[in-house]
Amino acid sequence: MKSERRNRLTARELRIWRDYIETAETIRSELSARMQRDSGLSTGDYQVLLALSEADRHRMRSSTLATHIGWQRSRLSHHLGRMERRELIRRQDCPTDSRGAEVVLTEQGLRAFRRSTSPHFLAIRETFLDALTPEQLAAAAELSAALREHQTERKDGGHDPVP
Amino acid sequence: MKSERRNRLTARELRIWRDYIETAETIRSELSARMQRDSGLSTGDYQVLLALSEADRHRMRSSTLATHIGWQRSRLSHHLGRMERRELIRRQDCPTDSRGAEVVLTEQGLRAFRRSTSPHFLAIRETFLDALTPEQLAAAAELSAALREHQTERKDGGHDPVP
DNA sequence: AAGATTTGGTTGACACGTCAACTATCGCAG
DNA sequence: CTGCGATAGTTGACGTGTCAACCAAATCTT
Repeated sequence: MKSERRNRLTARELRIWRDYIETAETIRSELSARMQRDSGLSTGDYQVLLALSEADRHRMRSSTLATHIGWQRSRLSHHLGRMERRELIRRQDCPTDSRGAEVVLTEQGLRAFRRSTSPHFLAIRETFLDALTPEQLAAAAELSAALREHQTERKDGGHDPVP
Repeated sequence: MKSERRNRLTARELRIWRDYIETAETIRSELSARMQRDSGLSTGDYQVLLALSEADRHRMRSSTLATHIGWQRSRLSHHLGRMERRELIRRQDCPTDSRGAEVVLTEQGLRAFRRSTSPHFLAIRETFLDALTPEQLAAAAELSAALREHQTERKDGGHDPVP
């Protein structure tokens, strides 16, 4: 492991990095504001509702749901609390495991989800897809792929080869 | 303005969109965790400290600072409150405008900032730059540029041509 | 079966963001 | 000078995220 002293960045590298991260952030917040305005849902709400709407009988075990959308259990629990207050979902005891909770989509939740999809897609189109040529779109795909691969490499090939 | 009914997305478009936004988000949170671990600073702290460290006499009017880093005044105010508790900055009355506040970098804040830069750059290198070939880096630059340009177009060419 | 460990889920504390309301000063039009 | 709108900054409420602590039921171990 070298000491890696020369970790300076060129001005160009720094600018590309900042543009990348700030642009993504801006788009994220723009989309979230539009979702809120158009349908009263946050992107978090949307992820949860999407998963439930596709689930068998519109219900899912809490931890399954968490894994499915890649959230930590505690985050999901907090979020479900807020969604439950708005009656978008309901929590009920799980019949097969008395520790567990089943998250169930309510009628109201389903309606809200359905109302939101079209504006949601439109927003993605307008804030992201419309901005890019087909070549740039392909480049975006490649870029994300490269970044994600690098992430998993760093996780896997990382330290601590597991006891 | 057409009714834009066919706002469906292809599976590929949707995948590219999600990969883009999720990848950026993952990198963002990875970087933020590393910053926290390495130097006890958040990226927000870093932005504030960076601006102050470059400012004349290490001080800046609050609203100037807000504009400089592109935050809303209220966000800055909350954040400064937290940073002041940790004694990274100080707030003092502005001599020329008694409404105003000057934000001053403390010794401790400056030290924290200096300690953080190297790990910060290293993290950017490792999580972002190292993942990309020179061509991909250029593509990233182009991509962000296209997205930002589209954003400003939508803002400017937007509704409400100002009374 | 008793005891230890893992798993499922909630909770509380806190950082961070946005929005809207509020106070106080500034600066200008009359 | 008065009065009024713009500006500076703070505050409170609330949504969102993370972390660590916690309880209880399930599962493994001997």
